[in-house]
Amino acid sequence: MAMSDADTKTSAEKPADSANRKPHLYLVDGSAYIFRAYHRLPPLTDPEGTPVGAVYGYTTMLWKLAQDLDDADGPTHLAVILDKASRSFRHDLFPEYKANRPPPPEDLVPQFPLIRDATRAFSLPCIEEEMLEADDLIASYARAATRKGWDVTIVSSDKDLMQLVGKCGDADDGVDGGCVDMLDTMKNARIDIPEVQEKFGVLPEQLGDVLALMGDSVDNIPGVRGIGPKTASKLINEYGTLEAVLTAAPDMKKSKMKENLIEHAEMARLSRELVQLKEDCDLPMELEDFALDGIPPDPLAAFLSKHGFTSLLKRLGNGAGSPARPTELDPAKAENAAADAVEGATRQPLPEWPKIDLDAYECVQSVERLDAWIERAFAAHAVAIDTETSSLDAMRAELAGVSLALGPNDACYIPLGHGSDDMFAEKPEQIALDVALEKLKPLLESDAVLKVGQNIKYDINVLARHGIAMGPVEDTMILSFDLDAGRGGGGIGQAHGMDSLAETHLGHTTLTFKDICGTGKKQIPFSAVPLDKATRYAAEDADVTWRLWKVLRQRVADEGATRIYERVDRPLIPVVAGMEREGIKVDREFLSGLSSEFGGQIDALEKQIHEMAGEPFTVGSPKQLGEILFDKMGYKGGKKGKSGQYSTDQSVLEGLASQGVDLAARVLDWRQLSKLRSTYTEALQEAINPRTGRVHTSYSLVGAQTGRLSSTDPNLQNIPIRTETGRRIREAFVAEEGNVLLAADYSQIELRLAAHMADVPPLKEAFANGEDIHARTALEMYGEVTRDTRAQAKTINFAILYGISRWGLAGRLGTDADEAQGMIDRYFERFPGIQRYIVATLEKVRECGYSETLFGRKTHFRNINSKNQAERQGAERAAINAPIQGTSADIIKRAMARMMPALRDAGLNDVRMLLQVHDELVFELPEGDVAAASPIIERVMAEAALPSVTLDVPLGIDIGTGKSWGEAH
DNA sequence: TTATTCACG
DNA sequence: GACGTACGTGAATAAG
Repeated sequence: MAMSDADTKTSAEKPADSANRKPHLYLVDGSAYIFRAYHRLPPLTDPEGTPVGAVYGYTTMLWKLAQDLDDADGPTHLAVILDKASRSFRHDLFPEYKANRPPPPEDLVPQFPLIRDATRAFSLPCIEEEMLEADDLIASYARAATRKGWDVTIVSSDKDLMQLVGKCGDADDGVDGGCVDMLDTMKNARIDIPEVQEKFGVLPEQLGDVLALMGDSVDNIPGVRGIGPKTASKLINEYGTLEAVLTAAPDMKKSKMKENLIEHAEMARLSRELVQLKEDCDLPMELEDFALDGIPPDPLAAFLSKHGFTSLLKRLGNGAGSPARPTELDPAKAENAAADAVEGATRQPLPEWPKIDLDAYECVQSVERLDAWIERAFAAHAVAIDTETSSLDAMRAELAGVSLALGPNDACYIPLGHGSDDMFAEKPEQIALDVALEKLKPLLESDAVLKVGQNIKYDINVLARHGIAMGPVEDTMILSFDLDAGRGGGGIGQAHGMDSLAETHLGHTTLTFKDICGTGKKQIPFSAVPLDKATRYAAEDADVTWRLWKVLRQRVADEGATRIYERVDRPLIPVVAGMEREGIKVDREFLSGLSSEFGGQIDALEKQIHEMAGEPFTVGSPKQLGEILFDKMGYKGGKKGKSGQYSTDQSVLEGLASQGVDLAARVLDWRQLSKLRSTYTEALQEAINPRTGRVHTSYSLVGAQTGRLSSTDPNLQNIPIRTETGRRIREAFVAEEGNVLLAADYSQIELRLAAHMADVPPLKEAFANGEDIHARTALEMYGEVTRDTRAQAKTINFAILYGISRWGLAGRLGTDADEAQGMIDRYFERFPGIQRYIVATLEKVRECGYSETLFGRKTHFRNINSKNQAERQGAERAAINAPIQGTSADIIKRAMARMMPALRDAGLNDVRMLLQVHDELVFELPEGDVAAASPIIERVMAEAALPSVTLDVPLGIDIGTGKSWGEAH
């Protein structure tokens, strides 16, 4: 029996061939799964408020397995194996076994019993035994099954279980032995012998020895000190077995490793016993009892319904007739809908929605039908909208059509620019662009109707170019970001994209743009897509957006994200949209002049470099450069990274240059100039919009996990300033005739916030008195301020903001780790608040999984409890930094949202805000307005935290003006 | 596509 | 001497 989207067959309809298949047992490692699901999925709660995120993940996994039933490789038998929460025989071997494992997170605990409920709901057997761990039961069942000639798949990614991969039954009784493999459902990857070899460098049967040598900090398996996976696998490969390694140890050449091997030999043997899987457990249930004989839908439906897993429930297809269209809204009810829409979604569990039906959408091709949709949208007081265009650049895109959604499957597409590309013999029937927009304008501008979009800033800007000032708006992408920043996991940048949101929150796979328009050379513009296809794609997007809005809006209310969403991020949407539309003037001739100048110097340098190297090569190739410097010319200091390539980055080349290697110095110059030319002087010219003559960046409001904005196409947040040559590029950013640019930046805002948040009285005092903060730090730490101590103090101050490590600091200061540690100790001694802040922040993040800014913005850290030390420490440093960087981002965002109204109130209507560079705002304004505008800009920025947060330190603002951005600094 | 390098706060 | 060495970004380039 298989479950599909369409229906659920009963066991009577079971396909005949599956009965005759070679038995294939799936053993699901349930306990391990839910820990992973917990960290990967949003913290959903069911209608009763019980956390069910991990249970949901578990349920979808079982669902997928059940769907594979008819596959040649799918299960014929299946059992879930769980850890019984108690001691195992390993504790008798080693009392400390698993001793330092942290308790499970609070909101995971109530989910454990639900895992059993879920398993029962699927009518699947669930095995757990006192004194045995799930791994041992799995090993024992795997052996029993393979001996009978069954194939076995272990559903897990636990490395201990990888010992079993490839094991085959001994083919006794004339039966062909079955084999074992593993399935990682999260990565959707099969793990067989090659995968184990790739991960550990040894065969599965040798894995136990490797694991014993390397130990495991999470399970508290001691292993041998100083030996990790790399060394362990090397040793096992060299000597074959653990015993052989230990025997050979006394004859190895003198090293720390030899000593450790000798000293910890017994620990290694103990570890070997601990990682050994017990394959001869008594089996509480017979293998035959695991036979899958169809999954009765009723208990499953009851379970899904109880926990509000509505999308799965729909897919179960319980046959209830669902109307493709809702009936017209009752006008009396519509009266209240505005309030509901503004309040955001329902307070009750979400209504049961029909599954997405691409055939339910309407293609609107007449004015009458458009009028009908507009009327209903007014009545609904909320509409999801999506514009389809010819480009990702809102400032250049041509409108192809608009889609609207008013409810589940209640969506339409209004084609407006199709067929203009010669793809059709004749243009399809569609409403004229200007007529349609004229009709839509009152709706899109109505204060009484919320416009909901996925990245709606884009649609705002496209429509703004057609004279429509869309508002008020909501954005599902930003809702998702404010709830789940940092939880995106694998996919970078796409974490809050519609496709992945639809997948996670609606269990729905959307049509992708690629599906519709193709990719690469074969890609066609959206306006060339036939209307039936275009309608399905475009209206689906609006439908999905509408549903996501309901789901996410509810969560925002439940999870305390309202403050950051309503007070910081949502108000910013139209503001940033406006900044993007303004753009900034760039002097093309100036840039082109710089380009030629740089080009000449680059050519000259290249000649010199080739001469010094004695051969021509590609200077821009780190690979070739490394080979020239370290292989051919034999300079010392070549370090190869994991790719086996020499590093030739700035620090390496500077090291060589300081030893008098001219070649390195020339390459550094070459790199600087060619970077400046390709990234800035060349690319910026191309970025000038031919229509406006200005450069329009695109800001992402979900680009940085800490809540900062990011800037792309082009990135205007990394225009050079640190070097004199680079700084010249800023001269190209200019004001229009009669205007000037005004740059206002927060001075030392992150240090000020650190002083406030960590409560450091001497630093707060220094800021209050307007002192030089690094000098004050030097005074506190060394008792005197010299150029040297101030420079060191400055380095340490920044190190603190980034989450300090003695090695990192040592590298920056050019000392060794011990000395750096001494300085850190002294810093903490002088500023104990900083240490308390770090400890408290980490404690909170370890427990909750996220950090928070002063304004309640959450950033999640999935790796904070990782057993990989490097990963974990990276997460710790990021977690220390995020509240500070994030609070700074919140503050400038608040300033931005208030800026234009404040200027307007003062009668300054010609001041335009153009750019944001994290702690700086750039304005363009008539020269005559500078005196009046400066104090307002300064006040809005300085008071941006108020009234929500009152800081113990003042926020200092520096303001400069000039004809160019360079001059304004 | 991935790795490397380097521009910014 | 296991990982890798300060946080957060985006873009260009070489090379697989």
